[in-house]
Amino acid sequence: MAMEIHQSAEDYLEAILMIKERKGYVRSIDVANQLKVSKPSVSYATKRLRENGYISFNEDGMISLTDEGMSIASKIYTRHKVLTDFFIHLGIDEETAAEDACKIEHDLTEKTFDALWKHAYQQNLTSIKNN
Amino acid sequence: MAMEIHQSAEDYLEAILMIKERKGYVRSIDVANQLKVSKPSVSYATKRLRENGYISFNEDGMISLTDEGMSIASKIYTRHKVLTDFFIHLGIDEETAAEDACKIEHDLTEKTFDALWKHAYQQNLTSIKNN
DNA sequence: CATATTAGTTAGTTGCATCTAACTATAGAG
DNA sequence: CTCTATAGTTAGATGCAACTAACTAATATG
Repeated sequence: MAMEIHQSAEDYLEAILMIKERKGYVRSIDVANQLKVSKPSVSYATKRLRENGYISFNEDGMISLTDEGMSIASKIYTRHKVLTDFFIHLGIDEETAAEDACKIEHDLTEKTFDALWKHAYQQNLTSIKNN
Repeated sequence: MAMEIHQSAEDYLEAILMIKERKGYVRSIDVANQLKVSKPSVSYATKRLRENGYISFNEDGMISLTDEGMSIASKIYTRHKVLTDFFIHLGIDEETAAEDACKIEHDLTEKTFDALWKHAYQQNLTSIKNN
């Protein structure tokens, strides 16, 4: 277990969680549309994610996160939301904030992200408070 | 001009600037040691950087940044210093701060980095003030 | 001078993540 | 029932950026 998890794998897991929250189920094509990649890219990625125990497919082809997969997806998704809100708080427009959050959410160490989160909280960032 | 400049290209340019500042000259081997990559990797990267006008080699094999290359290198290096100082200000140890800065310095949009810089400045971050 | 060390290049391989093209399978519409 | 649209897979190619192995060239040491 605990293979090397790459940025792109985290992106897929996060996308799966977001789609699941939004529409209740997740198909490969939804992931392709969300991440703006081709169907074969999703096929390739989901194959690896399944082989490594992060997702599973049920009978009707829907994608589910395993506990392991959910743990990573929700970590990244939380980072995404916290960072986006922080940037918005700094005066950045919503779209740019989300875009930048997306790019750095994978890279920060636990330590640094936590410090940033705490710092943002102290800035009275209400939307973050409510997480 | 203005080809697609990749993260790794930025890393090489930044490393070249840092080495230049530290020891006054830059050889391929210094870049390899700094970035902890192999000599052929540096050879490959410098070839592309030279072809695209970001660096040049003088007679004795030393690497120089062109104006174009310096412009990118110093942008990234500034980001590196500002982000590192900001993280240290948040209580992160120096090593981790630098490590995290390294990872995200390439990704932030101009807008967001400037906002973050301004924010850090307002936190009375003296080391940043002096930049 | 001969040999060893250091710097750099070339050739060839690898792994990741993408792509297009072409296929299969399923479901819906006329 | 047939045809078409949608979803998914397979096969094969591409580009980037790394690697090792093996070479060349230049420098330094005994």
